[in-house]
Amino acid sequence: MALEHILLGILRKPASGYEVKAHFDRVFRHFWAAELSQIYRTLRRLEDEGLLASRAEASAKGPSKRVYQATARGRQRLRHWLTVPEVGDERLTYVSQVYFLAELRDAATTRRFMRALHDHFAARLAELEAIEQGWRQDPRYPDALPDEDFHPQLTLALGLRKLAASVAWADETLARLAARDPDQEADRGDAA
Amino acid sequence: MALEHILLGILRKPASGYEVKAHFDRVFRHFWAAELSQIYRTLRRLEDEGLLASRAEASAKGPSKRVYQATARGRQRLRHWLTVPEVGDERLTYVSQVYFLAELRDAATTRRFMRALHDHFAARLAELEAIEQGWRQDPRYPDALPDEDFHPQLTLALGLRKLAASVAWADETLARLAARDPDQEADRGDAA
DNA sequence: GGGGTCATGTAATGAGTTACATGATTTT
DNA sequence: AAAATCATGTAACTCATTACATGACCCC
Repeated sequence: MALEHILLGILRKPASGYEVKAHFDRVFRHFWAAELSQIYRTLRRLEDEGLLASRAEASAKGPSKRVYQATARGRQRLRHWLTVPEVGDERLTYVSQVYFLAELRDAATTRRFMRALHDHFAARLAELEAIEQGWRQDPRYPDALPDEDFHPQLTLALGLRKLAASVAWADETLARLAARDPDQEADRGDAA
Repeated sequence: MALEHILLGILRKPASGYEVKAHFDRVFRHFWAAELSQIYRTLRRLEDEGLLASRAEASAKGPSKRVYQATARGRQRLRHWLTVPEVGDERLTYVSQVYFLAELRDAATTRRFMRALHDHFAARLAELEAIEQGWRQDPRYPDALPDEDFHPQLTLALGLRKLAASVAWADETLARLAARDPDQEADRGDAA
């Protein structure tokens, strides 16, 4: 169960459920997603199990909030989870789609599909490159960073490599499709 | 809902639930996983919805089986699903682990973690390369393949690229970790 | 007769999403 | 006065896993 451990990781520093959700949307989004409703439920369960502690706290704006933080046992649990990598099966819907794409028997739609995939990967790659640009302001980037920043940087490096691979694959695939179907009508928006 | 559509894709040709499961374990495993119990349930639901039809059939060995096949509406549903790529959020547990790995404050365990990741990616890459070796026997490989094989080959090509990227990242990361922690005790099994 | 594989399912549980409900405070 | 943001939650549902239950047929 990854969500539970990610929460323990985030809550090494105190935060409310709402703030945790913002954290997900900002950084974890790139490799994990979570809805508020589930965050709240998991937070409470973790507190029941003694892995988190909470206190009510006034908010700068809006209603008062419940601020959670990992307990000693919570941090111990986190460290234990970090000892052996969890690489369960990925579930990539779009790969299944590509697998069956011949069923369309329609070169134009196939091409549109692949172009949409390409653009999606390229946009995500651009996002990560922008994040990297920000990090580069730090003269210690990347190998003189302190551990707390170095490890997150590793996840960025992996994302950059994998997305670059995906973009390259999509480019190559579009070229291969064009070679297989020479009399394509281009459909680049600028009409036939 | 990808499982439902993958089932419709597989069942362009008739097969029993058990045979579908074998298909998953052989080819879909690389980008989608499914348990037998869920396959059976989904199969029945799809039949209730008129997207699959089934008939009982004697088996060569073992008890009689229920053989499913996509109906015209089922194939129509499949084709519709193929028109726009579904790229939901990935959930990669190990990336979250890498993100928090500094929490261990233990260079040896961190190194072991990264080496295990490396070996996992390398093993999966080797699997895909073996599959590719088999395909290469076909003189039409890769660009003269008929559409039904060309599209599956595209998924193989993507897997190869992404796994190569992951292996390269793990290699680089191990080197960077070594550079950060010069007096490591190597722990390669051959003692200190 | 025991183990493997073929074959189909049910029940309980867990993980995650979507929809709904409520309300304060701040900005426009 | 309305919209955005801050803030917490419940309920219903869907998707998936794990454990269990059953039984035929084949080979050793």
